[in-house]
Amino acid sequence: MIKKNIQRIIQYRMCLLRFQNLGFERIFSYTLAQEIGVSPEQVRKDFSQFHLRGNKKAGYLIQDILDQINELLHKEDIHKIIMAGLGNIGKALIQYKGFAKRNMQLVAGFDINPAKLKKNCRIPAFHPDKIPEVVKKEQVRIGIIAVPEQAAQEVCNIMVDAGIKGILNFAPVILKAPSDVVVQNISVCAELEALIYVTRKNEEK
Amino acid sequence: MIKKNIQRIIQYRMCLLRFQNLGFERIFSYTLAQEIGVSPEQVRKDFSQFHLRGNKKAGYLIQDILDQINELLHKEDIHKIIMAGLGNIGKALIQYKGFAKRNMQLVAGFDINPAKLKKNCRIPAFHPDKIPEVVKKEQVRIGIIAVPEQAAQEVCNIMVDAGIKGILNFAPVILKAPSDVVVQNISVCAELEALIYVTRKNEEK
DNA sequence: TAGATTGTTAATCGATTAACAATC
DNA sequence: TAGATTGTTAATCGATTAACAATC
Repeated sequence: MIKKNIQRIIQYRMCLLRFQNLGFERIFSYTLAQEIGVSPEQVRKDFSQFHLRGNKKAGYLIQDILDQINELLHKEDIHKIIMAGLGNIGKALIQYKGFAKRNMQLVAGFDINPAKLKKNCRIPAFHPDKIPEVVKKEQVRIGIIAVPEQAAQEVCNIMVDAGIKGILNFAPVILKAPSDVVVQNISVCAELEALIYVTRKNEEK
Repeated sequence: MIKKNIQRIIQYRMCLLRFQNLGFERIFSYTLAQEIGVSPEQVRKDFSQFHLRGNKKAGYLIQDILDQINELLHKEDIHKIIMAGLGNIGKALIQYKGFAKRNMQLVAGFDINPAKLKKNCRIPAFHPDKIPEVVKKEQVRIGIIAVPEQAAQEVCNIMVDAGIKGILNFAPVILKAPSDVVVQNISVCAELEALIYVTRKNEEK
């Protein structure tokens, strides 16, 4: 399970970048907290845990905190990612421009029908058999699984054997992977079902 | 914040359906736990909190538990959903077949350029101005935001004013909404950044 | 019956919040 | 200086885990 404090650090970063673009040089825990929707104590606690220091009275120097968060998140490197499944979600992610900005790079797509990916897409597409080859050659650590439910575990196994250490899984299955491989799930359906539940519950009050 | 126990209930449901399809009639907390990756005590505690009862020695009757979870999640109704933003993610979700199976229905898409949605898609597309009209007419409670960052808060405001009570937000911004509106965020980039962080950290060990 | 499993109560753990001293 | 803000320690809260009685 990924700790909540690092997830918030990632949010703080996003928010600090926005404030910096607006011309701010410094920020208070109070302001940042409000923007993210947490308490100022939470911000200070999180910063403290990652040794991000500010100035009493003068708050936090945005550039300074950003530099340190970037180091924490290894933003100095470009992180290569592979993508299994070139259906709706797969293609949408490949077209997404935001990865490059954040120093992440989709290096290849895989599908049992690699022709799904048209030539105009900037990344090459292969059959899943080629995953080990590409992972080794490109030194990839992170993989995205966006294949149909039935194929997800098999693709996961291939990725794990190839040396992938982190998997973002869009398939609606809980994947089995060794403990040194981190699996994170995204399920749009599950999120919607949870939303439906809580909104209905709120109405009852 | 959506409680973790209800998120697990949604996972249990998915898993129970799979076991049922495989021909099982009963299941033990131990089996279900293993499948989801939690402890059997967790399963029993969750079930207990939602008054899902089993049989000592004989475990849980799958059909019975499913019926009750379905009632909890209001699966007897069809839940209408609108979708703002017809870019990569928006279009991918519209093409996704899984919603209908789960009694969820995308009723309309919105974009400042509604022509983005080709005719062959089964749902109508409008300008965001029309959100209030559609929400009222169709009695929609849930909205998805998949517009660019800069437009997200504005679309959120329109949805909230129109009466939307739950929002699934794909834009990389924390939306401001009144406390009776539940906002759930999905950020592929943030998830990948978190994965990169933890996998790097694991390596250091 | 003996063994296995549930369901609940108590204990533990971790994360959030409160309090407050330090200090700019 | 006085006031505001950080950073840390202590207190609280909630969620998970352990223990175990009930019972099929």
